[in-house]
Amino acid sequence: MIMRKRNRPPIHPGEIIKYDYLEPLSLSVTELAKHLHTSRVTASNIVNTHAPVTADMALRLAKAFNTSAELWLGLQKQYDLWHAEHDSDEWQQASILPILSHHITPA
Amino acid sequence: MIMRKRNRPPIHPGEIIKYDYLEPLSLSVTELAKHLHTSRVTASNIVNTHAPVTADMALRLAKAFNTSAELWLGLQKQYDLWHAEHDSDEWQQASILPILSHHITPA
DNA sequence: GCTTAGTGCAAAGCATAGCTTTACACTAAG
DNA sequence: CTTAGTGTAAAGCTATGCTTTGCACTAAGC
Repeated sequence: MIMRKRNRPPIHPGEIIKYDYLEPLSLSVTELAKHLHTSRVTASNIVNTHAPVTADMALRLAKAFNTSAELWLGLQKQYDLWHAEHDSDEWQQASILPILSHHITPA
Repeated sequence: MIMRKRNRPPIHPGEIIKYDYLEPLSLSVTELAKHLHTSRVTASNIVNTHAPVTADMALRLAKAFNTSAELWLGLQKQYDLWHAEHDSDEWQQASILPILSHHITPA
């Protein structure tokens, strides 16, 4: 499987919601919140990429937009991965080496 | 894309670690923990499916086992989704309906 | 037998995440 | 001006994810 390394942050699921669903459907954030049975603040935070799409929320989005929950959580996963790799303490990751066959600690 | 609904919980990434990596490599949980620069308890919890593979941990596993972080986080994602769908308050999800074209609240 | 390495698991502490309600200031439309 | 919608902040709450410590168990070595 070809895996090209991203040099830019993957899109946040909130952007998809905004541009691919809310705008075409001329659906407001407030209406979205009601539909998802969540608070307006939470809906707004997701749409504005300030809050993540959790597994639970992915299921709700899937029902609301008749899509798959995998889609939404997959987008979030890519987003999380990228930021975990870039925003965090990089020294930590750098110090992890591949485990080879000679992993046994030589006494 | 064919999407078959699972009737059983997806495998936890910890099981993959255990059977596909630790055992073949005869690598101990303690050694794994050291390699990942995490505590033995955390490593044990993951291997025994009691703790999730986070984005950060997925990156470490990827480095250690020379795999992709997407693999590990993807497994976790499937696991989370399934449990969010089954373990939780199902009434909540059931009440969410597809947003149709006539989403405008009729006054 | 005894010791040593490894194990799972529980407990406690701590920081962060994710959600809630409330509130405020802003825009756009009637 | 009023009304609906908005973004964002603040505070509170619960749940997560990680840590260290501790304990009881197993298996392997002598």
